[in-house]
Amino acid sequence: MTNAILFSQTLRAWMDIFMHRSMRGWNHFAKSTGLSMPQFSILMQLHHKGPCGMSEVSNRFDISAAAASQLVEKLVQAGYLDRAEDPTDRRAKLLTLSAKGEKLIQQGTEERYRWMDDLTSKLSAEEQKKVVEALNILTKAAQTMDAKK
Amino acid sequence: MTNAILFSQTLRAWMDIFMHRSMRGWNHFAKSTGLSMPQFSILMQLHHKGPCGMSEVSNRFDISAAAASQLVEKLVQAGYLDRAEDPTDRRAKLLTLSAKGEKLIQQGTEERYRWMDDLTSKLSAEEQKKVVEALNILTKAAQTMDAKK
DNA sequence: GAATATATTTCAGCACACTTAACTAAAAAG
DNA sequence: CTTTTTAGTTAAGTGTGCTGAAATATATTC
Repeated sequence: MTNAILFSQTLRAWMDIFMHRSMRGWNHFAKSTGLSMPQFSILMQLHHKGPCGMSEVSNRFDISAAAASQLVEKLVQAGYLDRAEDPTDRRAKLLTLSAKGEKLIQQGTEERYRWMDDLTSKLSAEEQKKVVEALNILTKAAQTMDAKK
Repeated sequence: MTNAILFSQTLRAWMDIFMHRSMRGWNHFAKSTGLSMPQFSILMQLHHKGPCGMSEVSNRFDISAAAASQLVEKLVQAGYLDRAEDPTDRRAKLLTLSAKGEKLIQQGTEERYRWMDDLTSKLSAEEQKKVVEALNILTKAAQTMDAKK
């Protein structure tokens, strides 16, 4: 019982810190690129889940098809996104990150990663090893969880 | 060398998944409460760093004092924030989360936590132990890092 | 093949975040 | 005590995200 509570507290403490950090980081980064957060989020989402159609964008962000279309239009104009016709359904579009878009996200990740890197560089070798192991466990669990849906 | 690369990959993989998840989660939650993301972020920030003045809000979010004032005004109107006069400087205001605001953030954290809880509940006891240990290491490191600034 | 459904775009209009500029009031500096 | 700096508010105007409605083009259904 005490273990479960400890576990829960640990999780919360870490999530609190980490989320706050990373959200502020992304916000700042998006602003520095001249993109709005909604625009940036679409790039992030495409990076994370791979190419998709318009309707999927509007679904995932809970916005109307019109809104999705307009946001994507701007990203295409800016050269971050490629919008091609879906060969299997000529009504639908296929959205993919362009090289420029991919680069942007990677750069953002890089900066965010640096904070974690700073953080972990101060740990002992043994601590680092433990952290790696734990994060691997979590990552795998998250992936299998996502895969099931 | 291989170790460092492995470490870096592990960190990235986890951050990628975790950030995507939590950002989408907060976005969705904020929307469900009727608050905009900028408004919500201010509440988050107050929760995370404690009470502060107007100028600090505008600094932390890189927005003008006017913008901060307007956002805070809405949050005060909605009852999420208390805005009192700073007793030591009558020009300044002291912003604190109200009970309602605190509750909101906690509720959001709760929902976000549930995902991690689902994730970790599938781990073995031994894995859970490792995860707790590692997250404790990271949390402490982050706290001492923040404290130094 | 005609009727209906689906994927997307375009347009008009509203809401909101944000900025600059002008203003009030209190503190600090001289 | 006057001047200047600092903290915050208010107002007018801009840009953007968003929605609903109308339009287009392709796919499905009967």
